[in-house]
Amino acid sequence: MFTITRLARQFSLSRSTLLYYDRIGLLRPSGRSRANYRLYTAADRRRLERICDYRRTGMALKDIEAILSSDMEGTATKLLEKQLGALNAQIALLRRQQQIILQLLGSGRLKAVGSGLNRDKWVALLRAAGMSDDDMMQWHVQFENLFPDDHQAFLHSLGIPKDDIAQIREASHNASSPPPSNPETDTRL
Amino acid sequence: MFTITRLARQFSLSRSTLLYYDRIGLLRPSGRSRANYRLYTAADRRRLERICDYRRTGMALKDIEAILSSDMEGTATKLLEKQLGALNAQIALLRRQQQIILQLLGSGRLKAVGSGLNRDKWVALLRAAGMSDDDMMQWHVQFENLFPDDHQAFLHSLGIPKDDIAQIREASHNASSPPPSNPETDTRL
DNA sequence: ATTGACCCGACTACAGGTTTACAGTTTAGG
DNA sequence: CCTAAACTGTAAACCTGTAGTCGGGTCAAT
Repeated sequence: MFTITRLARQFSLSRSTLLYYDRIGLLRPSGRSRANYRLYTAADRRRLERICDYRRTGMALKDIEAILSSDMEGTATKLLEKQLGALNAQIALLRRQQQIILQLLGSGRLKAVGSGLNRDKWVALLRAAGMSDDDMMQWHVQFENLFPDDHQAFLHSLGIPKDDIAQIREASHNASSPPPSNPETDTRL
Repeated sequence: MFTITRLARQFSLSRSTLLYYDRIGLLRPSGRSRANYRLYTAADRRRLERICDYRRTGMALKDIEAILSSDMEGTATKLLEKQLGALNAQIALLRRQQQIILQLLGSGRLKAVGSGLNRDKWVALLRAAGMSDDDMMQWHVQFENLFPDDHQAFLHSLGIPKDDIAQIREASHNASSPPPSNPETDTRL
């Protein structure tokens, strides 16, 4: 049994949002405490989880309710939900990358770019924008996948030696992150 | 020079939206006709293009204005914007896939799934949900990448012969995921 | 000069929240 | 036990971004 703020925090939502969901009947707490506090059960929590999954797709709340209230079962449904979640995860990843770009664009720190921007300064910039090492690797992977030529040119413009460039680009290929499955190395089949 | 509705249509926006952008100062037409009609120049159009690119990331309009009004130049900026656009396109692609899933989930047609669902019915289902042949290929690629085992099991459950399954999965691997592509379709968040 | 397709500004409505206001409740520390 | 902080409740106002409606003006072509 969770109180409203507790539950909200588990999903990084605000209390107000859950109040709202209660008001519109999308997620009603299964019980109330003696003092009339909302009490959410584990089942409620599960429902909220699905709500959030659907919400991430941009679906309207009333449509979500429609789907949820026509409680379907079946393999296909489960599969589709799984796929939906996976797509959500992938999108979230790309979104994070975008966030970083936006931070860079918004920070105004790019003014210094025309002048001597070298590898260290660039790394510092990305770090300041909240990038972890993993994020940076991801960045290179994306960059390499989307615009190999620009990637090359960019690395060169940072004054990074040829050999290092080749290495980074090589690594970017092997890591091929979000769509994994290099048939060579994929053991899952 | 474009009038307001003309320009709006080029970006699949409503006239109201551009009126709003004008009101808040995000996008002011560079001129007015004799009859006081708003007249947008090519430069205005370019600005709107950037606005839409940023908008697709979920950024608030005032933040977009902040970025746009600190008119930056430079290679890094251009590169970042390009990357941003590419991420937008990728996300749009994934979102289209999600839309299809949501349609399937919402159509209630899945109730029939427990019973005899075969290849033809499944294809008809997907087609009814607005999937083109390309979309279906993409679907297999995604499915194979994310859950190879489930993909196999699923194809098998449709009563598809072994050889055909192997072929589909093989194709899914070779196709990889599609590169840049055009940023045509999208909706808000 | 009428028709149809535009435009104007001003307004309303909507989703999906968020904020504010104010009162009652729980809980942790001293 | 007392008190302060941190919670809870309801209700209503507010916010952003967008779509739609209104009465009226404009314009090109027939």
